[in-house]
Amino acid sequence: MNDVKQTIAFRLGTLGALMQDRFAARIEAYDLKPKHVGLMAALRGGATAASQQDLAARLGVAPSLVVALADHLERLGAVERVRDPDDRRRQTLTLTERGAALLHDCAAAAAELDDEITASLPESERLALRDTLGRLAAGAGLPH
Amino acid sequence: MNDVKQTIAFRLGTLGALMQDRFAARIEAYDLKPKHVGLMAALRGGATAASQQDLAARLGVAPSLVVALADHLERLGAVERVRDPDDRRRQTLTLTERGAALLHDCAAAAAELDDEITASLPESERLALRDTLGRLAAGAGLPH
DNA sequence: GTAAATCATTCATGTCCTGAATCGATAATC
DNA sequence: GATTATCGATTCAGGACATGAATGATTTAC
Repeated sequence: MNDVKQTIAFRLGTLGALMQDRFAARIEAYDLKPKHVGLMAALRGGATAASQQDLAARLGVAPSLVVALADHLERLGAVERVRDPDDRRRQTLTLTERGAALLHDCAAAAAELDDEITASLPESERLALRDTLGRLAAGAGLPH
Repeated sequence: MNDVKQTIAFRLGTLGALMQDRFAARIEAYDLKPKHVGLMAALRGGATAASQQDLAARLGVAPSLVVALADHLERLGAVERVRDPDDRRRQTLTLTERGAALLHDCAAAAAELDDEITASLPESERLALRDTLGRLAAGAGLPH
């Protein structure tokens, strides 16, 4: 390999940044950023009501950032904070109806983006890509 | 599609961020950031000596950022700034020997990262991924 | 030859994220 | 059982990164 631009790492990096930007533009109208969506998705994924600390670990961000994200989502009525009665230090976050609806819209936006970016790809290649990326995410310990 | 986390866009976003971070960690010893490498790669790619304005457009960043990146690379002796004699407003950036060597090392680091992240993938899938990502980058008008 | 446009540069600003300090709640130790 | 240490959430100040507007030098258009 004598060209950085041809490595998977480099391509993932640049394409990833591009996707983040484009996705951010699409969800801007909902007053959401990609990280907010990531948090909501993590909430739905984990059936067990999650503490903010857990969420921070799952998303790979500082706990203080989860506070800010949750504040915003709470203001939007997308999540609810409830003190865990068993351990009143913990705040358990749960997705509200409104949050689920928002998440659904964001998923639709992401799917549209998928169609747009992969328009020139044959369906088989598109599916293979999705699958491979999923496997990489799983291998890297990312939420999947 | 009812789960954001299963979209290509979302997976590219999170994996892309991860790759950026990991790549950044690997090239830190060279006193370089991913954007510096991107700039050097763009320099080698375009055979024609590029103005900073061109570079900014190619990389999709503000011209003022190219100034900062070039400043740093110049300090490292990786690039040279030469006033274009035909149009003395332009600074043409060229990669030095030292820059080429640095770029080579960064490419090696990226290749190692590729091996690491795709270790669990069969070779065929790995190649397919690289190819598909390349096609996506090309389609999105990114440097490739 | 004067005015408008262009390129590089500087600078102030905004955004995003982290790490340290704080506060309330729980666990551990004696 | 009281004191001490630890833990989770929160606030806050600060750092890193990127942008856009203002400036200065040069070129182009009229």
